Amino acid sequence: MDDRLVQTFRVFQRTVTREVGALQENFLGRGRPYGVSRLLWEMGDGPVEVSTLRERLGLDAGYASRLLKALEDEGLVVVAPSPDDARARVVERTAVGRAEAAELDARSDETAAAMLEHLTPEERLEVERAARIVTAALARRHLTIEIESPDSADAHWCRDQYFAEIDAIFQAGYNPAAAVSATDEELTMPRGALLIARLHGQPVGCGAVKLPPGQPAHLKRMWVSPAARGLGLAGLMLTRLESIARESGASQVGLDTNSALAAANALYESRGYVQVPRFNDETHADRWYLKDCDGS
Amino acid sequence: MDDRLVQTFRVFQRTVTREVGALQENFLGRGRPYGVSRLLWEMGDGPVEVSTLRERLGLDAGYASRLLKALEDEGLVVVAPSPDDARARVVERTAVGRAEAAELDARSDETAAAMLEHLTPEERLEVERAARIVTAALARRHLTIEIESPDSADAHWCRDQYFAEIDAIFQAGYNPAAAVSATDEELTMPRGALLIARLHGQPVGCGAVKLPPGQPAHLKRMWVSPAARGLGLAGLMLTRLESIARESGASQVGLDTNSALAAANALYESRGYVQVPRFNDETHADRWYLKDCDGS
DNA sequence: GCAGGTACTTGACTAATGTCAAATATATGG
DNA sequence: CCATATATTTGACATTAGTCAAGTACCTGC
Repeated sequence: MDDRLVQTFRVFQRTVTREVGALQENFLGRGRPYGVSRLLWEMGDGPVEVSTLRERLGLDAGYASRLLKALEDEGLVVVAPSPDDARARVVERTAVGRAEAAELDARSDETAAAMLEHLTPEERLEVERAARIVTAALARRHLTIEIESPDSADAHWCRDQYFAEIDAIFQAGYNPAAAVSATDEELTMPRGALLIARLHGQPVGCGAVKLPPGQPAHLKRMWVSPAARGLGLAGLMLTRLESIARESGASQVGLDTNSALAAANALYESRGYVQVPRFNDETHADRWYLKDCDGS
Repeated sequence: MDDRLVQTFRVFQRTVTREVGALQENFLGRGRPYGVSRLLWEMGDGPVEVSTLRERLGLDAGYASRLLKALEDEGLVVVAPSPDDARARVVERTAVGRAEAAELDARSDETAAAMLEHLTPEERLEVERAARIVTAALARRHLTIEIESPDSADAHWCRDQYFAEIDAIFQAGYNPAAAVSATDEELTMPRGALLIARLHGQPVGCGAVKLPPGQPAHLKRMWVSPAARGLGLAGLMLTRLESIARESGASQVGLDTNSALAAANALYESRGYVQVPRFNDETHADRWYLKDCDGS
């Protein structure tokens, strides 16, 4: 590999470990040992199996058990037997734990902002763009996107997350039964395909395409978990879905969406999708896009 | 500060600490405790006063003493009384220590390369550029550039480093006595100025300008320590020197340089300096540049 | 040469981090 | 129901990281 790139990365690594590392130790040190804070911070809201968490953070079983006990003793999390498997346990932040995690987040943001406050607004924009590129490049190695059966457990999980999220976003809620269909058969080759994206092996996103013969391919269920946003994942899935559509012989790709989903719509437009009049009766949509497979 | 920027930095921080942190622990973990490896790695070649090192890494005196003893017992460094001050001690890597440090560097580069090897060459270029921008932005906070008396200790140190470096680069060596003059008086206002750049308080670069009335300002002694390369420091000093020249009433800025100093010359050209015929009798130069103060 | 300060080492600790194996309770496949 | 595997907890450790104060040798300014 290029010498200059390696040199750049040496300097990058030294600088970044010093800065970001110091920042991290700074905001995670709040009267608690670092390991305990980190666990609370990285746990996320919502229940997680202890084994999952342990694996994600690379902790020894005994050590993790004690760290969790420390958090439990402080009233920051509750640990309960898993409903699926009585051997396993699930952790979840309590209200106090969520508040404490929010405080950690706020401190993190504050110190991160301090790192950048001496920059001019133009420089900040440039740095933001650059940080995105670096982040995406570093994460890419742990990111996989694969065609998967729509009835796999992870596919179900992503679909449920997706439905829950748009149900919360749309004022009128989201009713899958009222939506344009996307059955398991319709999302299985040759009638369509479903992609599942994983980061460090954990499902973090999905995207699907229906391939009705002689008609434009139709994108469905584009979703990226909050845990994986900012990594350019949606763009990667979109590229992949478009190439599936092209290979299946489709000459156009279309989709319906809602103006409330601003980030997604911005992506579509940046990729050459053009807004067209309503072309289906999807009740949750108020925008329709179309793109020619050979590039708009 | 902008929400989106903060969000981008959250993701950046999480990803980068995970990746770079894991990398660091990976390559520094070689049968030795992390702290010991880190000390060996961060020490650099060449003798350092223990107190300097301790301050740079933020170590307690007792702790540092023990870490150094561990390295000494392994035969990786030698600790000797300082020639200047018999209370103080200076450390230096032994040949074995240098070899071990080189091994650590190699492993670091190797793992850094692995982080990027799945990228296309174009993506790598983009990431390299982005990494530079981020690095420079993060380091900027700890970077100061100030006008300083040319007879300060740090000014002498920088000058000596600079002379030693170009003496090593030029085939014929560098002889300050044979060079176009830049005496302490010529580099003191109003006849001229000397900038000293510091990173975390340590001097890491210098740059000077002579301001002969009615003639083009003349840049001298542009030097950046290897420890601070890649942070855009030379560019910052150049901007500062040009504005000093402009304020002093100069309408042009000129400089002499040598084609062996490729990186410096690339900077000058990117900043609008144009190559002109020889305009002084500097024996070490083979290139001359000139730029109008209102922008070439 | 002496007082007060500095650079470092050493001893004595403490807390945090991490590892291993035994023990407990539950799951899974026959 | 049994044998075997899995998820977690607990006890018993070992190592690392870090702090503090006392002690030693030396420097600096008066």
